[in-house]
Amino acid sequence: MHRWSQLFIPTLREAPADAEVASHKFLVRAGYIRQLAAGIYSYLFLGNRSFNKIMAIVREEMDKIGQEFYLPALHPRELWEASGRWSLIGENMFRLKDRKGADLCLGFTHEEVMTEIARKELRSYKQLPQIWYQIQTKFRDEPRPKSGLLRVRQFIMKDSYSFDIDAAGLDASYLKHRQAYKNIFDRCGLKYMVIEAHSGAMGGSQSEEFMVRTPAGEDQIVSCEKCDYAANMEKAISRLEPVSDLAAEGDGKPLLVHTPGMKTIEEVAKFLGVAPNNKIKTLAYVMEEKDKKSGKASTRPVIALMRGDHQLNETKLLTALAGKQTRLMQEEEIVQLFKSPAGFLGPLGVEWASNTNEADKPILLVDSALKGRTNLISGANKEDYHLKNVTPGRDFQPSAYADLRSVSAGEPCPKCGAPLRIDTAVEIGHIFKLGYKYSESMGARVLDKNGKEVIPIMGSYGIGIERILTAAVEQSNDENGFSLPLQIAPFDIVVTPTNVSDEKIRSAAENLACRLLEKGYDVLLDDRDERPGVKFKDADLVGIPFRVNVGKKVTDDTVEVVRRSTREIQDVSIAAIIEYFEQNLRPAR
RNA sequence: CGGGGAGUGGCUCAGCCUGGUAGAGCACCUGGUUCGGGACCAGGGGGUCGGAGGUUCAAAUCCUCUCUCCCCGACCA
Repeated sequence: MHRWSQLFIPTLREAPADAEVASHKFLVRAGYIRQLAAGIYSYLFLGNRSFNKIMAIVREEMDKIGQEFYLPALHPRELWEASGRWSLIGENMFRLKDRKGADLCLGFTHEEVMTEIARKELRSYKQLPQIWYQIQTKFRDEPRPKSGLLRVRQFIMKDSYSFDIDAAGLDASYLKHRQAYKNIFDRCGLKYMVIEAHSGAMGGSQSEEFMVRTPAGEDQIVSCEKCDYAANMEKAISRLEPVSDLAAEGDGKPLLVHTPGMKTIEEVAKFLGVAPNNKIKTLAYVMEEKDKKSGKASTRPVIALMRGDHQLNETKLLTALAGKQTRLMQEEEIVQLFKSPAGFLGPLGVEWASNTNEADKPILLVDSALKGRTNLISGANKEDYHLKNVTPGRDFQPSAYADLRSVSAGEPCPKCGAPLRIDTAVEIGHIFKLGYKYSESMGARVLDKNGKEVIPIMGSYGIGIERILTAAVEQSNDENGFSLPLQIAPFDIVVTPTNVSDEKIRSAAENLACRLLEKGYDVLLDDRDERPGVKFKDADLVGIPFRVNVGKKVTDDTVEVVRRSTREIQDVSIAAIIEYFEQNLRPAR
């Protein structure tokens, strides 16, 4: 029997001054966690119990599709050099040296270790498919840990990796995970969304994220108010409302107009009496490339054209450039390329690469929203001048058209046309088809049916354990604390005798708690010699879903059952209490 | 890394401007009265004022350096 009086549950009346988001404040106040350093937390009794319940659910569902491993947290440098990520990851990786001076790192993730095992051990297609998972600590030296457990430097992650002989196999492994994840998050009692995700510049064909809406989140997600369309900002698209082109002026060819001092889209549009969507926005970036052989760094201009009222999404730009990093162009570089100061830039008068692979010439990427438009206004590459009658494809040739635009709230859903909404959310899980990235670079090979050597195809799938608890708290808090879903709460029921010095009350509570315990419920008996108000406040704070108040009504053989989530109070006779929970609690577990 | 804020008892904070050797509330310990939504009375314990250096007869307070934490931004396989 867990007796509150003997336990360490350090609840606080006030939140620590440095806590900002609800889950951080309440998890500290409720005695679940304590901070040790920036982004590093100790999990105390209640927190640990909750995490154990979450991990038990994850294990049960993962065991249906895969096998659990336990892997090292310390990795040798060589392992990470094999995949190329020792230098790629940079400062986000915790690195250390052993006594001999050899370089090690703390496990940032486990693709490398898993692939190393696969490389050494997998020989034949007959051994495939494999799904291996682990629930372990990851270390990331985040530049800015924040929001309590939401962004930390040490955290528990369930990650799994699938190895298949071909793409069809990967599809199957991916779908197995998708289903397992739904089972897990459903059982954890979370309201979540599955959204299309940007799969990263490093290959990967399909990717979805499991997101929980909360203002505490760091990600922006786009979803449809009517249908099931949902995607993250880097991936989201929308239908465009039709816009009207301007009529051609003069002979219809690009026409120079004087626009003194008009630099912004708004200024020019207003000055010329046109809508911003008739304007071309010209954004200048620089792509920095390294020659693979010589190692020499070189730069190459990348110009992105957007509709005047649209925003460029830099991740989409990155995708359009096959993962090559860009930075904004400096003023001197702009003048060098365009012979004009910023504010009057446009696509005419510069010789562009005919496609994105053609070297040496600047790349001109044009957002798809400009495709088919005519008689637009662009900068003239001449101070204080713009051009009218600019028509893409006629007056200039893009290197490529691409989707570069960030979706805005209210735009029509690409599937059904209903308005899209944008919310902040927390990512609790991510599944994606990795492809051959690690198996190829690290040299994993198996023989297929024909005795031919093939590279196994991989998938990678993660769940943030702490984020499940955090998201649950974010979803269910009120002014008194939070209310955890039954499945992940540290206890099912707290039994609260209102006065332990009243022998009748004390023994009735004791008795009742024992009976519930025997039935297999997780029961916490609040046997502290405290006033009722203190106990009620604490019980509300720590989020246990059910509370049984044992008070004066014991003389009538009656107790009260209080549901934390709804505040609903019900009198139940002591004789019927087991029956009550068998009906109201058991089915939810 | 850029910008902003904060380090004073376990927690929340006052004191700092204008130097004189540390306070409040909560928490904790003892005794008593209480006992259905964070009780009351009496007594008590606990702080090298983040650290180092400097100025001064004297530094929580002024100056310099440094460490840590939080927030915004950048970043985020």
